[in-house]
Amino acid sequence: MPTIRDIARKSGYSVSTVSRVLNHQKYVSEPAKTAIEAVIKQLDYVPNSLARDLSFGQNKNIGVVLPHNDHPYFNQLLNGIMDAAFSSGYHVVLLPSEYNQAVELDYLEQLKRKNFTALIFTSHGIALSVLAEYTRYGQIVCCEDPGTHHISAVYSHREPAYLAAFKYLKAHKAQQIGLLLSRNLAQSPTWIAVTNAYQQVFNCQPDSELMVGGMRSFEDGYRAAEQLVEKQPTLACYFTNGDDIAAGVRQYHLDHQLPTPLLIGQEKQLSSFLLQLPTIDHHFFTLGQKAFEVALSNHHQVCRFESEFILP
Amino acid sequence: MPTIRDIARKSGYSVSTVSRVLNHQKYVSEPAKTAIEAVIKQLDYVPNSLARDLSFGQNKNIGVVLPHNDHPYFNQLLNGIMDAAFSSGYHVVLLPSEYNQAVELDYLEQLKRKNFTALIFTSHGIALSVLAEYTRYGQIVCCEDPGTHHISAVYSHREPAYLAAFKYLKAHKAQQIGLLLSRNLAQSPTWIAVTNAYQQVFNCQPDSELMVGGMRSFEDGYRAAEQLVEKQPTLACYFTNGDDIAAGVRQYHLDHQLPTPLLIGQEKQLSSFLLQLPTIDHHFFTLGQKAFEVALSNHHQVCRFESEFILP
DNA sequence: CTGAAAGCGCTAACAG
DNA sequence: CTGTTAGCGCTTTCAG
Repeated sequence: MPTIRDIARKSGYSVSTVSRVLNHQKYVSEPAKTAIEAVIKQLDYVPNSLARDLSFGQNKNIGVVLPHNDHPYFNQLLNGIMDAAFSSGYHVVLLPSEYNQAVELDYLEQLKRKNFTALIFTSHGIALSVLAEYTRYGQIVCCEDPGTHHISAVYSHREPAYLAAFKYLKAHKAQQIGLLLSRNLAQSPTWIAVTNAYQQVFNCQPDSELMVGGMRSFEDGYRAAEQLVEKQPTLACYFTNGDDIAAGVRQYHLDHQLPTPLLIGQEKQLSSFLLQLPTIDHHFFTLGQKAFEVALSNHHQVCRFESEFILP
Repeated sequence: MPTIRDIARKSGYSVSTVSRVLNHQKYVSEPAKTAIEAVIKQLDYVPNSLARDLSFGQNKNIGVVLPHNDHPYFNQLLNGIMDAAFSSGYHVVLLPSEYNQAVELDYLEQLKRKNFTALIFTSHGIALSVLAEYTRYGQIVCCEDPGTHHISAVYSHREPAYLAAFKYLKAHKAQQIGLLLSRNLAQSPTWIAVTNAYQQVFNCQPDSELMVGGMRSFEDGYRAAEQLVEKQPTLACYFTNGDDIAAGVRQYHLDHQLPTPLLIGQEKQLSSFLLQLPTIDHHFFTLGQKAFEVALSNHHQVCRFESEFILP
């Protein structure tokens, strides 16, 4: 592989002049430029990114930590991030975590080693206070309300949409509501927001017997319905964390000659459109794009988007 | 940020000795090691990856080119790659292509610039001969039969499973078969393999009126069924490129009071299990793991796996 | 077991 | 407009 020095030597110019034409800088004479470009082409030269990155002090990678990739939340967020990254010539490095704190800490250490320019946590097992400590080594963005922690964040404000959804269910005379949610941690922000909204609308805590966590797909929804109907044969209403999950529930009811239940999806996937379900749009794609933008900026900032309850 | 020099100075040892303890090499006295580690801890030092990579001549990133990420083929393959990469301390860089040849060429150029150690093409728009030219700059792995091209490959041999599937349909007295496939290019290897198998079993070309490409999801299947049934109201059998797609077709039939059609899925997703559909397992996760392994190896190799037709 | 010194390939003052 | 030179921070011979 030829180096910039080879180009300099062979073209009769210095490395700095070569560097200038490489980076399309001003102050290069036409003849110099022409001669150097000819040699570059002739020697099939391309600059070495590793050297460039070292010299510049950072590379063009941004790490995206995500627990897994089979829920639309992560997919849509990731797509938004990739879209923005692609436009800016940055690379997205996928960092799987499974919510493992040791793994997440290791990613933070890698940020410190300058393996990435910035880190986006789509979700996390580790404490926000730990993330905050590492912001000195590079921009860190999380995708939830950071509260009092000094961390940049891009997230959607869900409560109002949840409230609207439960009001809708109440207006439709829902008696018992199956709650199909994401993480199994009762402490997750989503879980809390949902139960709060439920509380406000129905003036009571949701029945924990009717709550199921860990929902990711059509199949999960199918199984959860099976499980809940066994406990509560008259169950006819579900609040779910994804349109596909809702579709799975519906399928279970269809397959077992039960009346189609009242359903609410989330993520505004195509299935809610096809099946004419109410859904909640958290704008994850947009969120992802914004998260990337914040990741590249140097100052602390918090952006909140509003979730939307959408009728079919 | 302290550098290795700071550690050397403060500990009273030389940079090379510090480097040795950093890399757990032999030939370091106990006292030296202890003293140096103390200073490292005290100064909160971590080595800079950019410098390390330049010195070593390569980084620990492998690029994965994929057209999009909403088909299980790519998801499962990617999961396999990530699983293997994670175990070896490598990073996976996501490279979206949309089958755009200019974009793919740019990724190859980035390989040349040493932005990645290796490149895996899960699919590609660019010619295999072009990929072959770039193998001189780093390992390149493709996920299909490379034919006579000198490119490492990891792929599944699909024809026998396709044959078995069509024989199954024939045995079940299928008259007309809707063919729901992936890419719209009639030239794609999959498309060719499917029509070949069809040809062998039925002694005729599949009806192009009943072929639809670009299938990625449940919804796509739903829509395709709608479209095909319009053309051919008696259509009662579908060969699909994914279990979810098959599930979508089934849903359409259910929603329109049509008898449940004879279906064949692919990818062995959970939906085929739940809906008791025959499916084809191409072992994509395993393929992904192997593709990564080959990407790290230095010699040319081609690994073929066998797809399996699976009855419910 | 330890250290000096020469790179890795590029960028960016700074002096002409 | 062009060239010299000093880094960026680490690894790795090669002598001690």
